[in-house]
Amino acid sequence: MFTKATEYALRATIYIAQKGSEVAKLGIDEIAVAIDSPRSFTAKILQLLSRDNHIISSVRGPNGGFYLTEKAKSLPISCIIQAMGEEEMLEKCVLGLKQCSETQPCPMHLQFKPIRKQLKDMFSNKTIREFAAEIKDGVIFICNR
Amino acid sequence: MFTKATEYALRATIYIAQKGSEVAKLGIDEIAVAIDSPRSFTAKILQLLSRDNHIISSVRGPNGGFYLTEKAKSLPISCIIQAMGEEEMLEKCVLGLKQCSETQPCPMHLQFKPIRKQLKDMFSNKTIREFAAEIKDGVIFICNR
DNA sequence: ATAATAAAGGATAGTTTTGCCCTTATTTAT
DNA sequence: ATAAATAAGGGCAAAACTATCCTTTATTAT
Repeated sequence: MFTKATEYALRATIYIAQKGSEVAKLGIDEIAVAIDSPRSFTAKILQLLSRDNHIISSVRGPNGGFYLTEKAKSLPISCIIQAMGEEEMLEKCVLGLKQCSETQPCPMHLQFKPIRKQLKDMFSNKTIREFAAEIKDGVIFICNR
Repeated sequence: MFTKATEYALRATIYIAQKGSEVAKLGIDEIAVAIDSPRSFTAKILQLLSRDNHIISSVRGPNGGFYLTEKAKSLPISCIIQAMGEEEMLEKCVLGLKQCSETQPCPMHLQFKPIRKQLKDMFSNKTIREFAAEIKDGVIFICNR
């Protein structure tokens, strides 16, 4: 569904939103272990999400690390998908046809239409905070510890 | 959603099912132009679908080409996805977590569950014939000619 | 000030996917 | 039989994606 990079981006962001805060930032080592992702690759992704997209906040030096502001936690999950450059996934024709549209639909267009809508709703109506919160509610998990 | 290879596989198969027959086989050149795909790459894919998976039939030599038997047209679209090795797409955790399951769901698991079901239904309940047929019914298209 | 810590950034390597070319094998038509 | 047509198949190149390593910069604590 998503690339590895986007999967790591989603996992890392949700994990940081849940476990971190401005006064308890999380280091890249902890994050990578927790979400089971390659350390340096994940670092690059977090860099992108903080430098270019301001979804994640970061501070260097001792006691530095990553965290999300309360404002950032209110962003919809689709922001992360967008930041990773995969927003077209939610628009693209299932068969990859450029010309596919409402007026010139591919054979799967109609069938897929309601599914696409639900996908879009799921990603744009739910915030990072909401997905992070679910982890705390007992059963739901995201990490290794 | 799918890889390029699978997109081409789906487009080519649906196109062949619609335009070809045992007595009017389609050549790789026509197919590639019609579905707007790279010729040789598409040839490899058709080879895979015919040699290993018996979804497409092929004959060499003059008047040779590709076609689908009536039996093959009755196969569900999921057969093509499976043949291309992407069947896990319909099972995999959205966040790519190996441990994600009903009893240990990731934060997106519950939200995504009904969507996954609809995707699975769409691909396993509709046949190649049905998708090919829709093309003929006026509006719906798949090709460049 | 200095040293230690942790992210930022650059370079590069490995892997997979996508795409192309050329030769070979098979079938048909003459 | 021979030639022509057409898929099969091998090899390789380009691009994208994934991953690692090392150096630099910023921050904090002493």
